[in-house]
Amino acid sequence: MSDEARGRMLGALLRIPFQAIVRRIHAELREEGFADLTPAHFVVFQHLPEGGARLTDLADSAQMTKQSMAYLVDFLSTKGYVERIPDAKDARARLVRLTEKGREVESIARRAIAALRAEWAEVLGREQMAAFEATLRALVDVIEGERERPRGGG
Amino acid sequence: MSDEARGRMLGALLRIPFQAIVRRIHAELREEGFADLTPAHFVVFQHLPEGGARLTDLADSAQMTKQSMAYLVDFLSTKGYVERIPDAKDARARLVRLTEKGREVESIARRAIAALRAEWAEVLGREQMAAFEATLRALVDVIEGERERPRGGG
DNA sequence: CGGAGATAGTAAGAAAATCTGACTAAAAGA
DNA sequence: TCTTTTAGTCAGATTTTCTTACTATCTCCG
Repeated sequence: MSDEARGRMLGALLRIPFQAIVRRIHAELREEGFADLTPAHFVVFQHLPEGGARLTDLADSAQMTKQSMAYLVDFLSTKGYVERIPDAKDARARLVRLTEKGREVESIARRAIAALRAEWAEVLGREQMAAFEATLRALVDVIEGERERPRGGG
Repeated sequence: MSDEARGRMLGALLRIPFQAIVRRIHAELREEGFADLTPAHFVVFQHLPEGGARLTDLADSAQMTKQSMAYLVDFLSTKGYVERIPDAKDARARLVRLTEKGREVESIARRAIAALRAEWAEVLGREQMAAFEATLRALVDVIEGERERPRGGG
C-alpha cells in the first residue's frame, strides 16, 4: 500500500472503486456507440429485473420519485432501450422492459465490469479478490437486512 | 451469505455499501440541524484538503465543470460552511476553505462513517474488516495510478 | 521588459433533471 | 356498491448542470 490511500475514510475507499466502474462502463458504452447514455440512466438498468418492472417499483428501489423515474424511462423509451408493455395483472400499470438494444447495453456493461474485475484480480490475486467479494456480499446482506427492519428496533 | 447478494455484479456490490454511508451521513447531518446539505454538497467536503483548495482543482478532482463546482461552493459559502480567501500565490485565484461550521459538518460525517464502520466490523469481525479495508486501499492505489498514467500506455 | 498564449474565475442564459401538487383510471376492500 | 388506495400522467416551478463568452492575471520566451 502506498501513501495515496492512507488516511482515507471508508466512504472514499468505497466511492473511488465504485466510480471507477461507472467511468469504465460509461467509456465502453461511448466507444460502442451508445453515447447518449449517462450514469443517470444506469440506475434504470441496475434496478430493472429480468422480466421487467413497474414504474412505481423502479422508482422505489432507486429511491426517487416516480415522476423522476418516468423522466428517465421516457428518455430510454424514446431512444429504444426500453419498452412499455401492458401489465396483464393490473390495467393501471405497465411493465418497463429492456428491448434488444437495451440488452445489448446490459451486456456491454457486464463485460466492462468483468474486465475491470479481472484487472483488479490480477493485482490482488485470486484469493484476495474472492475474499473481497465475499465481504462485500456479506455487507450488502447486512445493509439490506437493516433497510427492511430499520435499526433501533428492539 | 444469503441469497440477497448472490448473482450481483461488482458494481452493485460496491454501490450499495457506498450509498449506505451516504445515507447515514445525510441522516446524521439532518438530525444535527444541517438539513440544508444534500449528498451533492458532500463532494465539496470530500475533495477539500486541509488548507483549502482552488475552485479549478476542486472541480478537477470531483470531475465536474468549474461552473458546477462554483454553484455548489456559492451555496456552501452563502450558508457559511466554506469561505473564499485570496490565494497569496496567485491573484486570479481564491482558496476555498472550511469555516468552523464546515469543520463541524466534517466531524459529524467522520463520526457517522466511524459508527457504520463499527457496525460492520461487529458483523465481519476485526480481522475480515481489516483485510477488507486493506484491499480497498490497494484498489484505490491501482485506480489512482491508472488515472495518472492512463491505460494502454505501452 | 513586453507580447503571446495559457489559466483562474465569473457572467449570462440555455438545457437538463428533479420536485410538488393535482388529476384520471383502475384496483382493493369493506 | 361505495370508499379508499394505488399506478401513472400532466403541468409547472425549481434546481442543477452545461455552453459560450468574457476579464484579470500569470507564464513563457524572445
